[in-house]
Amino acid sequence: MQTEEEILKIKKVKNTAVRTVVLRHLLSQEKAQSLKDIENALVYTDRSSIFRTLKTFEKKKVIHSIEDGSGMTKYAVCAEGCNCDPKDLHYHFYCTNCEKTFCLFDVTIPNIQLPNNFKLQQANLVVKGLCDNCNK
Amino acid sequence: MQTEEEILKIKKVKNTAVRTVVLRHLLSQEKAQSLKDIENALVYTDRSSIFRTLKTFEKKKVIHSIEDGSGMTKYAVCAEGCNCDPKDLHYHFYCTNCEKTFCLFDVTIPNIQLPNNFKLQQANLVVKGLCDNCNK
DNA sequence: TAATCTTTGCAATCGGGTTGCACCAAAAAC
DNA sequence: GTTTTTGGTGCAACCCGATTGCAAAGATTA
Ligand SMILES: [Mn+2]
Ligand SMILES: [Mn+2]
Ligand SMILES: [Zn+2]
Ligand SMILES: [Zn+2]
Repeated sequence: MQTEEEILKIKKVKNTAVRTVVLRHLLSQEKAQSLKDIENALVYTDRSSIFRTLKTFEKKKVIHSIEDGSGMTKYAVCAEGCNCDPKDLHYHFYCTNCEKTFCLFDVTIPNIQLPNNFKLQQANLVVKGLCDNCNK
Repeated sequence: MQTEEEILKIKKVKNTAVRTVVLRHLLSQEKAQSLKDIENALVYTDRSSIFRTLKTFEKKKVIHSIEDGSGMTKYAVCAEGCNCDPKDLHYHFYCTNCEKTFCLFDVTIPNIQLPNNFKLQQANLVVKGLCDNCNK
């Protein structure tokens, strides 16, 4: 596992106090975090600073965003070597019981066959159901 | 192609003026429509009436909603016989150029393999890229 | 040091979505 | 056929997540 500093260095994002603490928080959570989640966790950091940090991180591919249908965009740290292009595609799982959203890095995505002459760029693939913890 | 009246009858939704015109509009469009889209098209119908109509339609499975990441929920008429359960799953395509979102009914969805003990209930699968019209 | 660029915090704003309420029309009860 | 009940509609207000303008603080460069 890389440290915050290493990740920021690799992704060419200048290290600042807010960025370090936001990234550290994201790394410490198993579920993808919304702006509100982060705001609640980092009570001394302003929402707009967190927001802009997330935008910066996303542009520099430190994190990726997930639209899970909850109405709040969620963010998760990219896997090592991720470039956020089709080869990095993975499902996201939203548990309808515990309401956690997380990346399913270990599930391979079948090749997506598109109609003739369509070009795949990215995808937002959210699978919903019960996670192992809640499916008992 | 079924008429609005037939669809509403089959799905057990009472036919009203607003419902007929909203459904007719949805049927007439090739791309999935946002609340705003419909509002702009039906200038004499109130937004909240359209909104409540969409909610009713969704509950009664006349339409399904799509989170394409644009920030606005889109709606499309369900295919005949659709029950909005896993067997009715299909990809949605969002063209990053013309910004149309639509159902890919003809592309079969590969079986989604989840980790042990996860249970699939639904999914929101949005594929992004260039549609055939824009990929030239 | 002085000038310049970037980051941060605060407050205000935007916009999609949602709701309370009064009115009205259709359906049900009488 | 008239009254009562139920449900749909329009209007205005509101909620809340996201976004932005601006000035202060901090970092970088000349
Ligand atoms: Mn992910
Ligand atoms: Mn669809
Ligand atoms: Zn769960
Ligand atoms: Zn297109």
